[in-house]
Amino acid sequence: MTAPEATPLPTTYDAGSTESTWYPRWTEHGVFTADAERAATREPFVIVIPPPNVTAVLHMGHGLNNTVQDVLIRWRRMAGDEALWLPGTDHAGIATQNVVEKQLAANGQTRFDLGRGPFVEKVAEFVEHTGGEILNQLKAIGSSADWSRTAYTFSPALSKSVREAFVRLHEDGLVYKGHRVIHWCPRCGTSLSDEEAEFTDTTGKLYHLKYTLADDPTQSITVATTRPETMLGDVAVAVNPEDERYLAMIGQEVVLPINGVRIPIIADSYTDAAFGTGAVKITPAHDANDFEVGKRHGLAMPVVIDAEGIVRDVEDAAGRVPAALSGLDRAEARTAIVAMLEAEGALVKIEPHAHAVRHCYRCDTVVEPRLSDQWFVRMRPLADKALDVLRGGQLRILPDRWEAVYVNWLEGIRDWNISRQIWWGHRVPVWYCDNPACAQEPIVSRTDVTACPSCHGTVRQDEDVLDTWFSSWLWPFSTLGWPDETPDLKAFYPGDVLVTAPEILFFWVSRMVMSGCWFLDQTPFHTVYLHGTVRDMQHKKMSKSLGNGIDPLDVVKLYGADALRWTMTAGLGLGVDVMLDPNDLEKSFAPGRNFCTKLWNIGRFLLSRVGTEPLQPLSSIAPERLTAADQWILDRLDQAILDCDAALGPPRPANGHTWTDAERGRGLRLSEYAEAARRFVWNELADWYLEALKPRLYATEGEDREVARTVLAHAFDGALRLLQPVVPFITEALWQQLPQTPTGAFLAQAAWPVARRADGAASTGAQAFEYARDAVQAIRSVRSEYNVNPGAWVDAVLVAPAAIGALLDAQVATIGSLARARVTLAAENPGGASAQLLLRDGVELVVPLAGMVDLEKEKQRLQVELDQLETQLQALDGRLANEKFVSKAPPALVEAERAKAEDWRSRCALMRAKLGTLGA
RNA sequence: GGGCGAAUAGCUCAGUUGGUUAGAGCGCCUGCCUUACACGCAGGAUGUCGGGGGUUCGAGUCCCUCUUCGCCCA
Repeated sequence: MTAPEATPLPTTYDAGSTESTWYPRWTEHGVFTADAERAATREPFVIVIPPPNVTAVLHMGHGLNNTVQDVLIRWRRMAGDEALWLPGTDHAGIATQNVVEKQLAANGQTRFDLGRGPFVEKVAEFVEHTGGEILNQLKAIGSSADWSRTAYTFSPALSKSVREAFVRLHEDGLVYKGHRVIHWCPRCGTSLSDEEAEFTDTTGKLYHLKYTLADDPTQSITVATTRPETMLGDVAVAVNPEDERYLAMIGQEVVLPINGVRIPIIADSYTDAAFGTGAVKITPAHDANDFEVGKRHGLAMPVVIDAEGIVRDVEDAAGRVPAALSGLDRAEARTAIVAMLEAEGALVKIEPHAHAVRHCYRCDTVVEPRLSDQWFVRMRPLADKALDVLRGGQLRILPDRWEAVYVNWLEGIRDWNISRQIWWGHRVPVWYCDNPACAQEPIVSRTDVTACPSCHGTVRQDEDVLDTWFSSWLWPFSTLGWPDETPDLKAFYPGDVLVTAPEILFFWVSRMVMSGCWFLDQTPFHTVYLHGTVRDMQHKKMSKSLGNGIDPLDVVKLYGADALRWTMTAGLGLGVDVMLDPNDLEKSFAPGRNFCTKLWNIGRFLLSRVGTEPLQPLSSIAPERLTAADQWILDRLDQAILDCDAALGPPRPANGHTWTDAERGRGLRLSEYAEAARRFVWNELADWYLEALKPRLYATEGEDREVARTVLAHAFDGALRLLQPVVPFITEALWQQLPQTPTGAFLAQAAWPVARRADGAASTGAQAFEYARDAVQAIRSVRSEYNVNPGAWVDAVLVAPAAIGALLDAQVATIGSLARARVTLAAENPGGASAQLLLRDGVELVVPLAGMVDLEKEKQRLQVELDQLETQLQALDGRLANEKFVSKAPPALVEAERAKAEDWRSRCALMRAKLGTLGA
């Protein structure tokens, strides 16, 4: 909204007031709102947010993740797509339940004191009051999500999707109830999926236990185990059938120490003869591998550790747990059992042993393998589809090395345990008839079941809830109304890019691809962009527990949201970790703040010069009225646009559905994009064009001043458009001040710039300006070398071949004012005591510095330069003299090398001549 | 134990099918408060591209090997 008469901009950029001014205006005007109807005539571009936990507090990882998404969505919004960034939160079953349970614990209560209904109500209330705050925090960093569509994995709408998915998979024969050993967190009191039980490398102990043969007490077999406490539940000792050491023992029985139970020695190829003693104890109820062995051999499966991790006779274990051990915690039990084994002489030795122990990803408790009944999804058919879309090119992952990880995981996929024994979450939609005499099978239903369809008696719903990820994996379409055929689903599925961290490639990304392919027959996005991790200077991942985190809101307060976004974007090589110093915010975020200050000052100066009077459109200006500098900056803008486009795009496969090999690895180079835009506005527009333009702008009137105003305003407008996705606030504030900005328009939805010349070739004027820049830099270099007073003017002679001289003729004044030099052109080198430099294409610079030139220094510099070039020329000549090079290298290359050699030869000659005149 | 990746300027990293004198940002050094900006301007220094071997007319780039580090999976 352009003020009719622009008020002078404050001398320093005020991020806080700019942010609080423009964010509400954007949202009030629906700038971020996507429309399904408009998507009929425009390309939709859809990103769904990785929903943060509803109770989460914004940290730098969110800052990075959401900045990337916002840059992409703002880019595509300007490029004319119907851009939808769909926000929301995850109910985060175990994590949220844990938070509330902790609150209860502070009052000495557990969830069982409240009971299921009241507890769930309490959690819902907690979420209602304190949840979702993170979404407001995302607004503070400028996130342009469509807040009108904010979703929540536990909302009624998404709960409907979850039930639909469960029931449909059941109908497809892919959901089943299984009895097997799963990962169990004794603290959270629930099962976990393979992915949720994370490995931690630990130096533990390997216990060697001696089991005596039942029929011959003089003989024994020694087993090695890391978990001696499970020996109470041992049902066999397994050896490898190939292992000759134990052949004679197979089929015999040993007596367990402590409880005296007799168990057989069996042969099973699962046993690795090289590990430990080559004999392993088999505890089917407490180890997943042992469970498989137990099943193969039809062994009993006594359970000796309960759900709380307490050692006792839980199931089929009568007589196995001595009274002295019953009731002990598993850790205490280990100590006690080891002591008892030692007393019995059954403990052979203990050796240190490095191995990986599984921990609960929510509370870090050591996971207990446990035999129980759980719901599973048979993943093989889903995984095959997810592999197909990657291999077929409908899906790509950047950086592409993650594709191998994805493929590897999907090829070895295992069934997914989706039931959790907690209360906060979607309850498994299965009902059982209460009447034991009724033959009714369990009822799997989309709607609540209130009575048994067979006997009309009462029913009860399955006690378990579903894994949080069972709702998250539907996110790309559950948020759009699936299973209903809504206009949104039609318009915005499938989406485009998924932006996240590699840590959840398996938890979430792969599963979304599987669900999308299974339920809607299309990958939910064509690109997965895996960004790095935010780390501190010791390369440690930032985390609350390590105390090395940075609060993004602190950064916003101190440096502004744009500065934060700049640091996140400019530092983001593809897949590269972002290093930040939590002890020195200045070091990490000053570059962003400095860039904003620079941009602000460019804008301030430029706007004060351009003024507010209407401009002639650039298209109405005859090309011959453009100066060399004008043509140069317009060329540079074209190049910047091409560079930004190349760094960011392509936004989608050119043919709409499948990546070609050439396209597949391209784009999403955010740091290259930011650098290209920065270079243009700072190093080209500000450092050169503005400086060259000053004399023309200080003119009070005239046609040329009008041309200058137009080109300048156009170039800055282009820069602001290129930068808007990265630094949306400051660019919007400046853009609103440009005279050509239409009233009521927003930069946030203005058109992405298009290069005037798509070939990026330099115009004649631009070439002239390049020669001028060369000359200026050379003069400055000489001045610096001879410590010429910065305020003093020097003489400078440019010796140029006729063609270049003609170009330079019009640049003399510009060169002079930029280098503080009285510049003249000459055809011949005047010689004399002067500093001399060789520029490009035979142009020479002669700076007569009466009484100041150090001849020795000049000679030395020339000699060094000459030596270097001669060495290189020698190598080049050698290459050209090599018959094999000339015959085998591409002709164009050989030609280019020949030309180069000639150029260098003449440069060398020129330098030798100069040395001669200096009296060398 | 299996797999993947990385090693390039003091730091963080580019370097796209092998082919200009290997680049950028930050940092560093020198000089400047030049009427937009010292959160700035101008000038400058910096690399046996981890070690070794090989393929090639030509290797930072391809192959082998060693070393170090990181990640994923069991």
